[in-house]
Amino acid sequence: MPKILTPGDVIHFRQRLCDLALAAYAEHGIEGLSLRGLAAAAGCSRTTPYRYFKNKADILAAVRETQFRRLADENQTAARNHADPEQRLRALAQTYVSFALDNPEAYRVMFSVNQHDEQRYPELVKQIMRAQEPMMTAVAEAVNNGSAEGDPNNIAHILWAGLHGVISLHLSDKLHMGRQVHELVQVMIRSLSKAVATHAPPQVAAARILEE
Amino acid sequence: MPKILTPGDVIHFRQRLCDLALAAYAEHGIEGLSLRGLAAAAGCSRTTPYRYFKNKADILAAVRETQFRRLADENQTAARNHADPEQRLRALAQTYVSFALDNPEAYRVMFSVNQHDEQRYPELVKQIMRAQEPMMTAVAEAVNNGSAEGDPNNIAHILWAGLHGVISLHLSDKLHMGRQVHELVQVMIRSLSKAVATHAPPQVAAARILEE
DNA sequence: ATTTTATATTGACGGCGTCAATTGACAGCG
DNA sequence: CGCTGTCAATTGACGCCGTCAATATAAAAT
Repeated sequence: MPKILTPGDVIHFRQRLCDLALAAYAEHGIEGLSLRGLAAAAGCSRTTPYRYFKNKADILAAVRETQFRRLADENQTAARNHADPEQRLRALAQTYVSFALDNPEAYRVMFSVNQHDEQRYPELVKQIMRAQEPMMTAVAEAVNNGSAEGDPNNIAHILWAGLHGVISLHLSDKLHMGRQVHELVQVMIRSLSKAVATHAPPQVAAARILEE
Repeated sequence: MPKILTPGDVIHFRQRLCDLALAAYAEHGIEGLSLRGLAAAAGCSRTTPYRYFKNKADILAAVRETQFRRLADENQTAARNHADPEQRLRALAQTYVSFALDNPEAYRVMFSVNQHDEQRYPELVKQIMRAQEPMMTAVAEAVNNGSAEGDPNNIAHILWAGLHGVISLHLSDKLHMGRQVHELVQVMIRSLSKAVATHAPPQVAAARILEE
């Protein structure tokens, strides 16, 4: 065993433990996620993780951070492919839904309602904000160019909440629709788009842009 | 100590334990909810609850059942006060939001994303359906009388998901808006109402009714 | 009064999170 | 090369936890 831990080693071990934690959570649920089992899966002793994390809550926070970073990356990539704010919003919505449905356990961990102040984990907060940012600016641009109207912050939150609501109900098994969730998601997207879109026909919207 | 437990005794003890469980959950979170602590709070021995519940998961299910029953009752009461489907829908939405924001811990327990098949608790499933029912029929009536259009099931789920999304994000501390949640909820309600409402002006809607 | 039976309690087991004390191995120095 | 200081990793221990088996207790039935 080496003596000095390079920063790379630390990051690597932390990441490895986060991955194992998510896998264990996916397999046995939150109750079946134990530090001891995690250590066993990592092939180290029970207390070794304590050199890399303060405690169990810290590990969970790191897992959430990891997954929010992944979501943020995917959102960023999706946003880059669409210059038009409206198209970008649709792409972002699609990305979000796919992320959630393709990684349900990750999504569960990210939004599990545990009242632990997550403000106490600044890096986690940063990644959460980073994940939101593409949607926020897309909405702001859509409002600016007249294709949507209302308070950008409210609109962005409404869109997010709409998607999250469907996904969350689905993941907590309240909807009883199998793959049909996708259909419901599309209905939600269409509904909120319609509600948020400018009332005036497109030409008028274009004219509004020229006015400024 | 009596020998024969009347059904009333059983129900009473079960209810008492559910209340204590919810209180403990509210105070110390899900991690701080222990069967032993619960028994201590109830003033009985550690294993006495096992005569009334199969195990810890059973108790949590009973707590959820209790709270869903409460919500169902409130929804039913609210629905009775409004004959007009649209007004009734608004009242139901308001009731739902108030229930969630006034009893955040209850709401958390009810929708915590734990993949334990809750299908295994038929009475819980029944109360969940009972809580949904007023909204479902109100939507169905609104569609029938022409003030809304679309698949009633989809519409009801969309409305529910919209409210749940805002509340859920708020309760998982992702929104960072204090009392302003209410404003966001109103925006959500207005948005979904607009999206779901019939496009044609009211007279036309009335005419449509007459056509049938 | 004695037996039966439903209820409550205690004992015990393995697993958990976590801290303190201990071991082990490498780095730098002579 | 061998010593020594230092950091990483392990083991030991403590008090919790959920749960089952065995036991005690007290009311009901006889």
